[in-house]
Amino acid sequence: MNAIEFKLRQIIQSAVLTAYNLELSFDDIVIENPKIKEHGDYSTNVAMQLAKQLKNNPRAIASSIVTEIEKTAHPFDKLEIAGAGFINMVVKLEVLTSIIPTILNEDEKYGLGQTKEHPSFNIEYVSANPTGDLHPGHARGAAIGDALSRIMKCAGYNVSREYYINDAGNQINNMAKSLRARYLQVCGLNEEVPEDGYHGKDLIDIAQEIYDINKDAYKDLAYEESVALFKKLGLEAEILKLKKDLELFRCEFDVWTSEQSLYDRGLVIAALEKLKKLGHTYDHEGALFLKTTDYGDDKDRVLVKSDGTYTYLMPDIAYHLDKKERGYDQLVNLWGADHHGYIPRMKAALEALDYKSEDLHVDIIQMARMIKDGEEFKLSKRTGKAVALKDLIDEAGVDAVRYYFVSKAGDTHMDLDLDMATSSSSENPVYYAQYAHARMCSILRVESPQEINDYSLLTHEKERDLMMILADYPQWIQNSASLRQPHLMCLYIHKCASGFHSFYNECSVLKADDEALKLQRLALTKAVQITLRNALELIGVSAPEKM
RNA sequence: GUCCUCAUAGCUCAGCUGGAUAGAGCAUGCGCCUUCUAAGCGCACGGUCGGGGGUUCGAAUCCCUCUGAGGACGCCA
Repeated sequence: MNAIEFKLRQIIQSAVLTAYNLELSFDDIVIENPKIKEHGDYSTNVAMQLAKQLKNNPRAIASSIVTEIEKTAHPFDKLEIAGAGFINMVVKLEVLTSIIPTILNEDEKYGLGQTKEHPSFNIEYVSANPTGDLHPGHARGAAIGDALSRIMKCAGYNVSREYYINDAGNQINNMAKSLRARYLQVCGLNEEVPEDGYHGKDLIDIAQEIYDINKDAYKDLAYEESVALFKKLGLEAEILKLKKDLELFRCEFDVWTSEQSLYDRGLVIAALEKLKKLGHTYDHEGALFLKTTDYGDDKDRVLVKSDGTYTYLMPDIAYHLDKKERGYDQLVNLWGADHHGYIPRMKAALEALDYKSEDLHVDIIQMARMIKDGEEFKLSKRTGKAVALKDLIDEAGVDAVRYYFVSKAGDTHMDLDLDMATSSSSENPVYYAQYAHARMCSILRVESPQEINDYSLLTHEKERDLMMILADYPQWIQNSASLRQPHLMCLYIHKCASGFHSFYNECSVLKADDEALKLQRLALTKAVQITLRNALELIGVSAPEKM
């Protein structure tokens, strides 16, 4: 809660205590910003909540609470009982203006929450297979995951960002075979990409690069040797490309974990042995099953196939075990919707390994359906028709793409009109916020704010609105982080920008009626600029000083 | 068939722990630049919150059910 709401809760808490000898916890006191101006700056519904418990009607309770508050030295200009029993509050101006010096002092630190070392969070996101370009579906997860990480860090959480590289398994062999075919094609040989291989253009490019460097040196290798080589070359190229694309998209990771390294370090065998030892596995028709049904899954899952190889699940279990053993308390995974059926078995596996399934949070990122020319545009790395994230960035820019994806909750189905997203930029909502920031900067370029301690002239309705929004910023960060809903930050950004545009239109800063008012508005403008800039930073969108 | 996620304005989406008259953007219509950036502001138009029950002072929000959309149900990854 913000500083003002904190104070209001204290006041209400003590009033209820005096009036009814009842101790309310802070969490039970709801303070809201009414949508309607006449309902004051803040309102609370405590009286209605207490009605049942006190066996009295809400308005009577509200009246007693107001009477108690009025006996004290309170910060209100007006207290009013309305509707079914709301208490509406209009706070004194100095309560609102106190936020300005706070922001100017804290500057880039405004909004930072108290550091919470525990629990520690591991946020795993994107984790796209290194078999082709990132497509817009990944971009949605990338934008949301990165913004969530930034927001949680800012809110004070201990966060580590992680990418799981699936560099072992069949899909990689398919990639290797496909790349090999492409290379041989470049060498002028008549070689077909396997039916179930990857047909994307990106492999042609990589094959060409390999050819440019090595010419046809790898042309006559024996099949096995050749596939192994192209597996290595392909992985190097694909992972490098992934890292570059993600960097371009301003997504950072603290840890990259390779699936292959789990095997190399013996972690897969270790995880398997642990499951066996704890008695959660059994043999059936030559395969080894994990009894996930013991923990709520609808059927048991194969860990080791009858041919002796592992299923995808096995290294993934080892990976999650590894994350827990590296000391993270809470594991957050951002998975595509096509993996949601996978959640029960992963949670079951954690339980089987004596960890709590509640410590694994899988947030599903729904598919982003691409629309082009009014028709759905299917994305497939294999058909080669996919729009790459890089194409999207080239067309629309990182800021616009990130804002677009972060501004919508991850769990809703979403349509992205490629024509719209890549068309004339002024239609894009991100510019609304950036433009507000640029406007502030252009004022602040003309005249710098001075240190003042009197803000008593900021009485305009738009000024009050703006200060309320500014005071609310830390709370939005906390909500956004604890609910793991980064799109709330976009709502805040829009609110903040809108508040400023509106103020800008009605209140002249540099040409204010008198010098004192000008200085106060300059300070307010600086405070908004700081807040908006900080907020944009949290979703990885730039705050330009000129546009 | 079983399970998961969703369904809010013409379109794309918000709606924070249940609150007062459900909000933005785009689209449409009308105003506002001799004044700090008009990528803006103001006003208007537009919704049985998919249908039906229930819970309660009060439901878009919670529960049940039906319908519809997408997804998952492999000894693929």
